[in-house]
Amino acid sequence: MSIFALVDCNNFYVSCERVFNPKLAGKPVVVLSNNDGCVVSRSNEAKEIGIGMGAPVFEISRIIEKHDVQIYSSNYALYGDMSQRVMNTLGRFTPKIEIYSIDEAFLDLSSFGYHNLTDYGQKIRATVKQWTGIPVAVGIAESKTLAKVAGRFAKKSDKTNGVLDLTASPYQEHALARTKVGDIWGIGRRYARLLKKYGIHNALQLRNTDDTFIREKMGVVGVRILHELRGTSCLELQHTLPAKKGITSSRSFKKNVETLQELRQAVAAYVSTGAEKLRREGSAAGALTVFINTNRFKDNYYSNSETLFLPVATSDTSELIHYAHRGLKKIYREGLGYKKAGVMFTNLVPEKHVQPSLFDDRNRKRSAKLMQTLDAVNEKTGTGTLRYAGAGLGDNLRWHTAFNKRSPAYTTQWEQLPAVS
DNA sequence: TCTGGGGTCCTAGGACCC
DNA sequence: TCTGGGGTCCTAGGACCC
Repeated sequence: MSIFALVDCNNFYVSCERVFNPKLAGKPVVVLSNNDGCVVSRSNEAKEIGIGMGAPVFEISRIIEKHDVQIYSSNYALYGDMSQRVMNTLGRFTPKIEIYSIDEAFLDLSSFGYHNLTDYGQKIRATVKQWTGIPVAVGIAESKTLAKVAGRFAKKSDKTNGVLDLTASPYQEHALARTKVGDIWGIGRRYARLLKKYGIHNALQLRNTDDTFIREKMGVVGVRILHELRGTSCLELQHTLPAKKGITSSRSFKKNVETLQELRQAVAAYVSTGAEKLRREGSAAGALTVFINTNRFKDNYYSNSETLFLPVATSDTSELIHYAHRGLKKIYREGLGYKKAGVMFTNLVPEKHVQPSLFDDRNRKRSAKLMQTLDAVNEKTGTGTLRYAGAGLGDNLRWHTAFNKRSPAYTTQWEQLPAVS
Protein backbone atom coordinates (compact mmCIF):
# COMPACT_ATOMS: atom_id res chain seq x y z
CA MET A 1 0.00 0.00 0.00
CA SER A 2 1.19 3.51 -0.77
CA ILE A 3 1.44 6.20 1.86
CA PHE A 4 1.98 9.82 0.93
CA ALA A 5 2.57 12.86 3.06
CA LEU A 6 1.84 16.33 1.78
CA VAL A 7 3.89 19.00 3.50
CA ASP A 8 2.44 22.42 2.85
CA CYS A 9 3.87 25.69 4.13
CA ASN A 10 1.31 27.90 5.84
CA ASN A 11 0.73 31.24 4.10
CA PHE A 12 4.18 30.80 2.62
CA TYR A 13 5.14 34.27 1.35
CA VAL A 14 3.77 35.95 4.46
CA SER A 15 5.60 33.43 6.65
CA CYS A 16 8.86 34.22 4.84
CA GLU A 17 8.42 37.91 5.57
CA ARG A 18 7.67 37.12 9.21
CA VAL A 19 10.83 35.06 9.68
CA PHE A 20 12.89 38.21 9.16
CA ASN A 21 10.48 40.64 10.74
CA PRO A 22 9.10 39.26 14.00
CA LYS A 23 7.05 42.41 14.56
CA LEU A 24 4.63 41.05 11.99
CA ALA A 25 3.54 38.24 14.30
CA GLY A 26 -0.14 38.37 15.17
CA LYS A 27 -0.85 41.17 12.69
CA PRO A 28 -2.77 41.01 9.43
CA VAL A 29 -0.14 40.78 6.67
CA VAL A 30 -0.49 40.37 2.91
CA VAL A 31 1.96 39.90 0.05
CA LEU A 32 1.07 41.32 -3.36
CA SER A 33 1.52 39.99 -6.88
CA ASN A 34 3.95 41.55 -9.34
CA ASN A 35 3.18 45.20 -9.98
CA ASP A 36 1.53 45.31 -6.54
CA GLY A 37 -1.71 44.33 -8.26
CA CYS A 38 -3.49 41.80 -6.09
CA VAL A 39 -3.16 39.75 -2.95
CA VAL A 40 -1.34 36.43 -3.37
CA SER A 41 -0.60 35.49 0.24
CA ARG A 42 -2.44 36.30 3.45
CA SER A 43 -1.79 35.74 7.11
CA ASN A 44 -4.60 34.09 9.07
CA GLU A 45 -5.43 37.50 10.57
CA ALA A 46 -5.82 38.92 7.06
CA LYS A 47 -8.11 36.05 6.07
CA GLU A 48 -10.23 36.63 9.15
CA ILE A 49 -10.97 40.25 8.30
CA GLY A 50 -12.28 39.17 4.90
CA ILE A 51 -9.38 39.72 2.51
CA GLY A 52 -9.88 37.23 -0.31
CA MET A 53 -7.24 35.41 -2.31
CA GLY A 54 -6.48 37.34 -5.48
CA ALA A 55 -8.31 40.46 -4.32
CA PRO A 56 -7.18 43.58 -6.23
CA VAL A 57 -5.55 45.99 -3.81
CA PHE A 58 -7.67 48.98 -4.81
CA GLU A 59 -10.80 47.05 -3.88
CA ILE A 60 -9.71 46.40 -0.32
CA SER A 61 -8.08 49.72 0.50
CA ARG A 62 -10.74 50.44 3.14
CA ILE A 63 -10.04 47.21 5.01
CA ILE A 64 -6.30 47.81 4.75
CA GLU A 65 -6.60 51.19 6.35
CA LYS A 66 -9.09 50.18 9.01
CA HIS A 67 -7.07 47.21 10.27
CA ASP A 68 -3.60 48.59 9.56
CA VAL A 69 -2.82 45.65 7.31
CA GLN A 70 0.92 45.25 6.67
CA ILE A 71 1.61 45.10 2.93
CA TYR A 72 4.58 43.68 1.06
CA SER A 73 5.49 43.49 -2.61
CA SER A 74 6.54 40.01 -3.64
CA ASN A 75 10.20 39.18 -3.17
CA TYR A 76 10.86 36.01 -5.11
CA ALA A 77 14.57 35.93 -4.37
CA LEU A 78 13.69 35.60 -0.69
CA TYR A 79 10.88 33.08 -1.18
CA GLY A 80 12.93 30.91 -3.53
CA ASP A 81 15.76 30.77 -1.06
CA MET A 82 13.50 29.96 1.89
CA SER A 83 11.80 27.28 -0.21
CA GLN A 84 15.14 25.61 -0.80
CA ARG A 85 15.85 25.56 2.92
CA VAL A 86 12.50 23.94 3.63
CA MET A 87 12.97 21.32 0.88
CA ASN A 88 16.49 20.52 2.07
CA THR A 89 15.13 19.95 5.54
CA LEU A 90 12.43 17.62 4.24
CA GLY A 91 15.08 15.73 2.28
CA ARG A 92 16.61 14.68 5.59
CA PHE A 93 13.51 12.62 6.35
CA THR A 94 13.35 10.65 3.11
CA PRO A 95 15.04 10.77 -0.29
CA LYS A 96 11.66 10.00 -1.87
CA ILE A 97 10.46 13.54 -2.20
CA GLU A 98 8.65 15.43 -4.91
CA ILE A 99 8.93 19.20 -4.83
CA TYR A 100 5.50 20.03 -6.10
CA SER A 101 5.61 23.81 -5.91
CA ILE A 102 7.49 26.57 -4.17
CA ASP A 103 5.70 25.81 -0.90
CA GLU A 104 4.59 22.17 -1.15
CA ALA A 105 6.22 18.77 -1.30
CA PHE A 106 5.01 15.19 -1.35
CA LEU A 107 6.94 12.57 0.58
CA ASP A 108 6.60 8.85 -0.08
CA LEU A 109 6.25 7.23 3.33
CA SER A 110 5.17 3.81 2.05
CA SER A 111 7.97 2.07 3.90
CA PHE A 112 7.23 3.98 7.11
CA GLY A 113 3.93 2.25 7.73
CA TYR A 114 5.14 0.66 10.94
CA HIS A 115 5.81 4.04 12.50
CA ASN A 116 3.22 6.10 14.23
CA LEU A 117 2.69 8.39 11.25
CA THR A 118 1.18 11.20 13.26
CA ASP A 119 4.24 11.33 15.50
CA TYR A 120 6.45 11.26 12.45
CA GLY A 121 4.50 14.11 10.89
CA GLN A 122 4.89 16.13 14.09
CA LYS A 123 8.60 15.55 13.98
CA ILE A 124 8.78 16.82 10.41
CA ARG A 125 6.73 19.84 11.33
CA ALA A 126 8.81 20.72 14.38
CA THR A 127 12.10 20.30 12.53
CA VAL A 128 11.10 22.52 9.61
CA LYS A 129 9.92 25.17 12.03
CA GLN A 130 13.10 25.02 14.06
CA TRP A 131 15.53 25.01 11.15
CA THR A 132 13.80 27.49 8.83
CA GLY A 133 11.23 29.38 10.89
CA ILE A 134 8.46 28.36 8.48
CA PRO A 135 5.27 26.77 9.88
CA VAL A 136 3.96 23.81 7.88
CA ALA A 137 0.97 21.47 7.91
CA VAL A 138 1.28 17.76 7.14
CA GLY A 139 -1.45 15.57 5.61
CA ILE A 140 -0.96 11.83 5.36
CA ALA A 141 -3.01 9.28 3.37
CA GLU A 142 -2.98 6.47 0.81
CA SER A 143 -2.98 8.69 -2.29
CA LYS A 144 -1.79 12.16 -3.15
CA THR A 145 -5.35 13.40 -3.54
CA LEU A 146 -6.32 12.08 -0.10
CA ALA A 147 -3.12 13.52 1.37
CA LYS A 148 -4.23 16.86 0.00
CA VAL A 149 -7.58 16.47 1.74
CA ALA A 150 -5.79 15.56 4.98
CA GLY A 151 -3.51 18.57 4.57
CA ARG A 152 -6.45 20.95 4.37
CA PHE A 153 -7.79 19.75 7.69
CA ALA A 154 -4.34 19.73 9.25
CA LYS A 155 -4.13 23.40 8.37
CA LYS A 156 -7.69 24.42 9.18
CA SER A 157 -8.54 22.50 12.30
CA ASP A 158 -6.89 23.36 15.62
CA LYS A 159 -7.57 19.88 16.90
CA THR A 160 -5.05 18.36 14.50
CA ASN A 161 -2.18 20.48 15.76
CA GLY A 162 -0.91 20.74 12.20
CA VAL A 163 -0.76 17.04 11.35
CA LEU A 164 -3.52 14.72 10.18
CA ASP A 165 -3.07 11.06 9.30
CA LEU A 166 -6.07 9.69 7.41
CA THR A 167 -4.61 6.29 6.52
CA ALA A 168 -7.08 3.62 7.54
CA SER A 169 -8.74 6.25 9.67
CA PRO A 170 -12.34 6.22 10.87
CA TYR A 171 -12.32 9.95 10.16
CA GLN A 172 -11.63 9.55 6.45
CA GLU A 173 -15.29 9.48 5.41
CA HIS A 174 -16.03 12.29 7.77
CA ALA A 175 -13.28 14.41 6.23
CA LEU A 176 -14.47 13.61 2.70
CA ALA A 177 -18.04 14.52 3.59
CA ARG A 178 -16.80 17.88 4.81
CA THR A 179 -14.76 18.59 1.69
CA LYS A 180 -16.63 20.46 -1.04
CA VAL A 181 -16.02 19.11 -4.55
CA GLY A 182 -14.45 22.40 -5.57
CA ASP A 183 -11.82 21.95 -2.86
CA ILE A 184 -10.64 18.63 -4.26
CA TRP A 185 -7.26 18.70 -5.96
CA GLY A 186 -7.86 18.64 -9.71
CA ILE A 187 -11.40 19.98 -9.63
CA GLY A 188 -11.65 23.61 -10.60
CA ARG A 189 -14.56 25.97 -10.95
CA ARG A 190 -15.96 24.47 -14.14
CA TYR A 191 -16.10 20.88 -12.96
CA ALA A 192 -17.34 21.92 -9.53
CA ARG A 193 -20.30 23.64 -11.15
CA LEU A 194 -20.97 20.67 -13.38
CA LEU A 195 -20.87 18.17 -10.51
CA LYS A 196 -23.17 20.27 -8.38
CA LYS A 197 -25.67 20.28 -11.22
CA TYR A 198 -25.86 16.50 -10.79
CA GLY A 199 -26.23 16.71 -7.03
CA ILE A 200 -22.63 15.89 -6.19
CA HIS A 201 -21.58 18.42 -3.60
CA ASN A 202 -18.85 16.84 -1.51
CA ALA A 203 -15.90 14.50 -1.89
CA LEU A 204 -17.70 11.57 -0.28
CA GLN A 205 -20.51 11.79 -2.80
CA LEU A 206 -18.00 12.02 -5.62
CA ARG A 207 -16.08 9.03 -4.32
CA ASN A 208 -19.28 6.97 -4.43
CA THR A 209 -20.21 8.04 -7.96
CA ASP A 210 -20.20 5.61 -10.86
CA ASP A 211 -16.98 5.48 -12.94
CA THR A 212 -18.70 5.53 -16.33
CA PHE A 213 -20.66 8.65 -15.50
CA ILE A 214 -17.50 10.51 -14.47
CA ARG A 215 -15.61 9.14 -17.45
CA GLU A 216 -18.23 10.61 -19.73
CA LYS A 217 -18.32 14.01 -18.03
CA MET A 218 -14.70 14.52 -17.02
CA GLY A 219 -12.60 12.13 -19.05
CA VAL A 220 -9.75 10.06 -17.70
CA VAL A 221 -8.67 12.85 -15.39
CA GLY A 222 -11.95 12.59 -13.52
CA VAL A 223 -11.75 8.82 -13.19
CA ARG A 224 -8.26 9.15 -11.78
CA ILE A 225 -9.51 11.53 -9.10
CA LEU A 226 -12.27 9.06 -8.26
CA HIS A 227 -9.82 6.22 -7.71
CA GLU A 228 -7.47 8.41 -5.74
CA LEU A 229 -10.34 9.34 -3.43
CA ARG A 230 -11.00 5.65 -2.89
CA GLY A 231 -7.43 5.20 -1.72
CA THR A 232 -6.01 3.65 -4.88
CA SER A 233 -2.96 5.66 -5.79
CA CYS A 234 -2.85 6.60 -9.50
CA LEU A 235 -0.54 9.58 -9.30
CA GLU A 236 2.97 8.42 -8.58
CA LEU A 237 5.61 10.45 -6.86
CA GLN A 238 7.58 12.44 -9.44
CA HIS A 239 10.95 11.95 -7.90
CA THR A 240 13.12 13.45 -10.62
CA LEU A 241 11.58 16.55 -12.03
CA PRO A 242 10.87 16.13 -15.75
CA ALA A 243 12.54 18.53 -18.17
CA LYS A 244 10.53 21.67 -18.79
CA LYS A 245 8.55 21.84 -22.02
CA GLY A 246 8.44 25.58 -22.26
CA ILE A 247 9.77 28.66 -20.55
CA THR A 248 7.78 31.87 -20.32
CA SER A 249 8.86 35.27 -19.20
CA SER A 250 6.35 38.09 -19.08
CA ARG A 251 5.31 41.02 -16.96
CA SER A 252 2.70 43.71 -16.88
CA PHE A 253 3.86 47.30 -16.93
CA LYS A 254 3.28 49.83 -14.22
CA LYS A 255 2.16 52.37 -16.86
CA ASN A 256 0.66 51.95 -20.30
CA VAL A 257 3.22 51.74 -23.07
CA GLU A 258 2.50 52.97 -26.58
CA THR A 259 5.72 53.12 -28.57
CA LEU A 260 7.33 50.24 -30.40
CA GLN A 261 10.64 51.43 -29.01
CA GLU A 262 9.56 50.81 -25.41
CA LEU A 263 7.99 47.47 -26.24
CA ARG A 264 11.25 46.44 -27.88
CA GLN A 265 13.05 47.22 -24.63
CA ALA A 266 10.59 45.26 -22.52
CA VAL A 267 10.71 42.28 -24.87
CA ALA A 268 14.52 42.36 -24.87
CA ALA A 269 14.49 42.29 -21.06
CA TYR A 270 12.08 39.33 -20.92
CA VAL A 271 14.09 37.45 -23.52
CA SER A 272 17.17 38.00 -21.33
CA THR A 273 15.61 36.46 -18.22
CA GLY A 274 14.00 33.67 -20.25
CA ALA A 275 17.27 32.85 -21.99
CA GLU A 276 19.03 32.77 -18.62
CA LYS A 277 16.51 30.18 -17.44
CA LEU A 278 17.07 28.22 -20.65
CA ARG A 279 20.80 28.07 -20.08
CA ARG A 280 20.38 27.13 -16.43
CA GLU A 281 18.26 24.18 -17.57
CA GLY A 282 20.85 23.27 -20.21
CA SER A 283 18.23 23.74 -22.92
CA ALA A 284 17.96 25.53 -26.23
CA ALA A 285 14.73 26.86 -27.76
CA GLY A 286 13.54 25.63 -31.15
CA ALA A 287 10.70 28.13 -31.30
CA LEU A 288 9.84 31.46 -29.79
CA THR A 289 6.50 33.19 -29.27
CA VAL A 290 6.23 36.86 -28.52
CA PHE A 291 2.96 38.31 -27.26
CA ILE A 292 1.56 41.69 -26.29
CA ASN A 293 -1.76 42.86 -24.95
CA THR A 294 -3.61 45.93 -23.79
CA ASN A 295 -5.55 46.11 -20.53
CA ARG A 296 -7.89 43.13 -20.51
CA PHE A 297 -10.36 44.89 -18.22
CA LYS A 298 -10.93 47.69 -20.72
CA ASP A 299 -12.80 47.99 -24.01
CA ASN A 300 -11.05 47.45 -27.33
CA TYR A 301 -8.89 44.79 -25.81
CA TYR A 302 -6.13 43.85 -28.20
CA SER A 303 -4.03 40.75 -27.77
CA ASN A 304 -1.83 39.10 -30.31
CA SER A 305 1.11 36.77 -30.60
CA GLU A 306 3.57 35.59 -33.21
CA THR A 307 5.47 32.33 -33.19
CA LEU A 308 8.79 31.97 -34.99
CA PHE A 309 10.59 28.72 -35.63
CA LEU A 310 14.32 29.12 -35.32
CA PRO A 311 16.63 27.68 -37.97
CA VAL A 312 18.86 26.31 -35.21
CA ALA A 313 17.75 25.83 -31.60
CA THR A 314 19.53 28.37 -29.44
CA SER A 315 19.84 29.88 -25.97
CA ASP A 316 21.85 32.87 -27.12
CA THR A 317 20.31 36.05 -25.76
CA SER A 318 21.18 38.37 -28.62
CA GLU A 319 20.02 35.91 -31.23
CA LEU A 320 16.73 35.37 -29.43
CA ILE A 321 16.23 39.11 -29.03
CA HIS A 322 16.68 39.48 -32.77
CA TYR A 323 13.89 37.01 -33.54
CA ALA A 324 11.62 38.31 -30.80
CA HIS A 325 11.89 41.82 -32.23
CA ARG A 326 11.03 40.51 -35.66
CA GLY A 327 7.89 38.88 -34.24
CA LEU A 328 7.00 41.97 -32.24
CA LYS A 329 7.08 44.15 -35.34
CA LYS A 330 4.42 41.98 -36.96
CA ILE A 331 1.91 42.24 -34.13
CA TYR A 332 2.52 45.82 -32.98
CA ARG A 333 -0.37 48.21 -33.70
CA GLU A 334 0.11 51.91 -33.35
CA GLY A 335 -2.05 54.05 -31.08
CA LEU A 336 -2.79 51.45 -28.41
CA GLY A 337 -1.87 51.50 -24.73
CA TYR A 338 -0.11 48.23 -23.99
CA LYS A 339 -0.21 46.76 -20.52
CA LYS A 340 1.81 43.61 -20.87
CA ALA A 341 4.30 41.77 -23.05
CA GLY A 342 6.14 38.50 -22.90
CA VAL A 343 8.05 35.77 -24.64
CA MET A 344 7.68 32.02 -24.58
CA PHE A 345 10.35 29.54 -25.57
CA THR A 346 9.13 26.15 -26.77
CA ASN A 347 10.33 23.11 -28.72
CA LEU A 348 13.10 22.88 -26.16
CA VAL A 349 15.98 20.49 -26.79
CA PRO A 350 18.96 19.65 -24.61
CA GLU A 351 21.78 21.98 -25.61
CA LYS A 352 24.02 19.05 -26.46
CA HIS A 353 21.55 17.67 -28.98
CA VAL A 354 21.13 20.83 -31.03
CA GLN A 355 20.95 19.98 -34.72
CA PRO A 356 23.29 22.26 -36.60
CA SER A 357 22.05 23.68 -39.88
CA LEU A 358 23.97 23.60 -43.14
CA PHE A 359 23.33 27.26 -43.68
CA ASP A 360 24.23 28.35 -40.20
CA ASP A 361 26.78 31.11 -40.32
CA ARG A 362 26.91 32.00 -36.63
CA ASN A 363 29.94 31.25 -34.56
CA ARG A 364 28.15 29.17 -31.92
CA LYS A 365 31.18 28.29 -29.84
CA ARG A 366 32.03 31.92 -29.43
CA SER A 367 28.49 32.98 -28.47
CA ALA A 368 28.22 30.11 -25.98
CA LYS A 369 31.34 31.34 -24.28
CA LEU A 370 30.00 34.88 -24.12
CA MET A 371 26.78 33.61 -22.50
CA GLN A 372 28.77 31.63 -19.94
CA THR A 373 30.71 34.73 -18.97
CA LEU A 374 27.54 36.79 -18.77
CA ASP A 375 25.82 34.25 -16.51
CA ALA A 376 28.88 33.91 -14.30
CA VAL A 377 29.12 37.65 -13.71
CA ASN A 378 25.40 37.98 -12.97
CA GLU A 379 25.51 34.99 -10.66
CA LYS A 380 28.27 36.59 -8.66
CA THR A 381 27.15 40.20 -8.54
CA GLY A 382 23.38 39.94 -8.81
CA THR A 383 20.90 39.55 -11.65
CA GLY A 384 20.97 42.40 -14.12
CA THR A 385 24.49 43.60 -13.42
CA LEU A 386 25.38 42.83 -17.02
CA ARG A 387 22.54 43.28 -19.42
CA TYR A 388 21.81 44.11 -23.00
CA ALA A 389 21.57 47.78 -23.90
CA GLY A 390 18.52 46.83 -25.96
CA ALA A 391 16.64 46.36 -22.69
CA GLY A 392 16.93 50.07 -22.03
CA LEU A 393 19.09 52.06 -19.65
CA GLY A 394 17.84 53.53 -16.42
CA ASP A 395 15.98 51.92 -13.59
CA ASN A 396 12.59 53.54 -13.69
CA LEU A 397 11.13 53.09 -17.15
CA ARG A 398 7.43 53.08 -17.94
CA TRP A 399 7.38 49.39 -18.72
CA HIS A 400 9.16 48.34 -15.55
CA THR A 401 7.19 46.49 -12.91
CA ALA A 402 6.27 48.29 -9.70
CA PHE A 403 7.50 46.91 -6.37
CA ASN A 404 6.84 49.73 -3.99
CA LYS A 405 6.84 47.74 -0.77
CA ARG A 406 9.53 45.19 -1.23
CA SER A 407 11.35 43.80 1.78
CA PRO A 408 15.16 43.66 1.70
CA ALA A 409 16.92 40.67 0.13
CA TYR A 410 17.58 39.19 3.56
CA THR A 411 19.01 35.89 2.43
CA THR A 412 20.63 36.59 -0.91
CA GLN A 413 22.64 39.78 -0.33
CA TRP A 414 24.50 39.53 2.90
CA GLU A 415 25.19 43.28 3.08
CA GLN A 416 21.54 43.77 3.86
CA LEU A 417 21.23 41.24 6.63
CA PRO A 418 20.03 42.88 9.80
CA ALA A 419 22.75 43.39 12.36
CA VAL A 420 23.12 40.63 14.92
CA SER A 421 23.30 41.81 18.48
C1' DT B 1 -20.91 5.11 -59.45
C1' DC B 2 -19.00 3.39 -55.61
C1' DT B 3 -16.95 6.12 -51.50
C1' DG B 4 -12.66 1.54 -46.08
C1' DG B 5 -10.23 1.25 -42.10
C1' DG B 6 -6.71 2.00 -39.58
C1' DG B 7 -2.78 4.53 -37.84
C1' DT B 8 0.26 8.79 -36.50
C1' DC B 9 1.28 13.46 -35.80
C1' DC B 10 0.20 18.13 -34.90
C1' DT B 11 -2.43 21.99 -33.13
C1' DA B 12 -5.79 24.70 -30.70
C1' DG B 13 -8.41 25.09 -26.93
C1' DG B 14 -10.12 23.82 -22.44
C1' DA B 15 -9.34 22.77 -17.76
C1' DC B 16 -6.56 22.69 -13.97
C1' DC B 17 -2.55 23.73 -10.64
C1' DC B 18 0.28 26.94 -7.35
C1' DT C 1 -6.61 55.65 -11.47
C1' DC C 2 -5.32 50.72 -9.76
C1' DT C 3 -6.83 43.78 -11.64
C1' DG C 4 0.10 38.41 -11.47
C1' DG C 5 3.00 34.95 -13.62
C1' DG C 6 4.34 30.43 -14.95
C1' DG C 7 3.28 25.95 -15.75
C1' DT C 8 0.90 20.87 -17.02
C1' DC C 9 -2.18 17.51 -19.12
C1' DC C 10 -6.06 15.95 -22.05
C1' DT C 11 -9.09 15.96 -26.04
C1' DA C 12 -11.01 16.71 -30.50
C1' DG C 13 -10.31 17.44 -35.08
C1' DG C 14 -7.60 17.94 -39.25
C1' DA C 15 -3.82 16.44 -42.25
C1' DC C 16 -1.56 12.87 -43.91
C1' DC C 17 -0.14 8.03 -44.72
C1' DC C 18 -0.74 3.14 -46.29
